[in-house]
Amino acid sequence: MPTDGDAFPGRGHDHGHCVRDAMARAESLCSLRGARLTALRRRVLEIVWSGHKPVGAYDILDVLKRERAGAQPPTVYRALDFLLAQGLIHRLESRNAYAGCIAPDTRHDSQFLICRSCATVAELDDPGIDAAVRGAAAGAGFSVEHRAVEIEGLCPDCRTGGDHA
Amino acid sequence: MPTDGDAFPGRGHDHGHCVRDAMARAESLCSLRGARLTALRRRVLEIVWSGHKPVGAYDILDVLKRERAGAQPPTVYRALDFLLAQGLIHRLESRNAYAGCIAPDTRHDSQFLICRSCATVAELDDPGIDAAVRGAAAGAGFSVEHRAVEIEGLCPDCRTGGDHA
DNA sequence: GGGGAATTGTAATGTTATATCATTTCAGTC
DNA sequence: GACTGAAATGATATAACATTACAATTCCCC
Ligand SMILES: [Zn+2]
Ligand SMILES: [Zn+2]
Ligand SMILES: [Zn+2]
Ligand SMILES: [Zn+2]
Repeated sequence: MPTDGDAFPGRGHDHGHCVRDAMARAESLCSLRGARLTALRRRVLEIVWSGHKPVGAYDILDVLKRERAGAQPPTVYRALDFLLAQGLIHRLESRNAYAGCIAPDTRHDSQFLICRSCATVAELDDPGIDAAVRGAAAGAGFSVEHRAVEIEGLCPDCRTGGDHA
Repeated sequence: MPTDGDAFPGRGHDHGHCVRDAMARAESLCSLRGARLTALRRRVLEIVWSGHKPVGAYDILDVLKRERAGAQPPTVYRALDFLLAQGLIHRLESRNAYAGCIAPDTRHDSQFLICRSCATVAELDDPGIDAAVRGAAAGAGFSVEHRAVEIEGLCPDCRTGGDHA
């Protein structure tokens, strides 16, 4: 009965659909909030969503530089700051990298499963983890503001297929 | 009935005792394992244990430079790698910094409560969090190798005392 | 189309971490 | 007590990640 197994995207899924969906949600959310999803910010979001692997700021910069003369680190970090503030992406602390949020409508700190072999990331919103964390913090007299839960290991594909680096 | 509240060190505790205890355990463990806790590594461990706040690699380097001419980044990072490998310290991913382990005898991934105001860190080993994480990962078909759980918020002291920056 | 805020451009710098090769130290051996 | 190979450290350079500061531009609202 367990084995939901839909947390990871799956090797041959229609990723174009992931991207279109993410972009459409972003447009709609920003429009609703009166936030300006400019061409630059939209493009950075697309780059983050180019796959289900964390993307580093300088990876984004490399892509941007091919498209806009004079892109610099602040160009990227400002766009990332906006996307983080709007909850459209998450920062993966253990990787110094960023990944698209799969449920940007409501603000949350998710949990992340990150594959050591292929880097694919699954975003979870597990109420059990959340409750356990809140309980432990309360027991210590600690008031929680932000949670970073990042689990490294092997994704379903890489467990079975061997370590296809 | 809850409120264990002993996770955080407490403002006026005997920190000399913390340090002496940590160093004695480190000596004993390394001796047992045939690992060489050299003068440099011992000193770096002491610096990490100078308080209950995360210490950055370059903070350590600053201290070392006053004591040894020619200390350089690799000097610090090699010592940190050794201490991490021996389980004597933990790396806090969300801070790019390091903290002494309170239970180095057995290898583990702890959970960390980090105060936004005073930076004090409490290390937890909460079986509930652990079980929740393992359960969620299993449900996704993911095999866990390393867990990073870092919770930011306000420690008991800073909640009551107001934000004494 | 003018004023003011938000966004982007541009240059420099700060912070964290690793690669590479030379040298020293140390335990075990002869 | 010198010899030797492995571990540890010294030393230089560079990579990777992120921020500060100020100028120029764009955009919204009037
Ligand atoms: Zn996809
Ligand atoms: Zn994988
Ligand atoms: Zn203490
Ligand atoms: Zn505090």
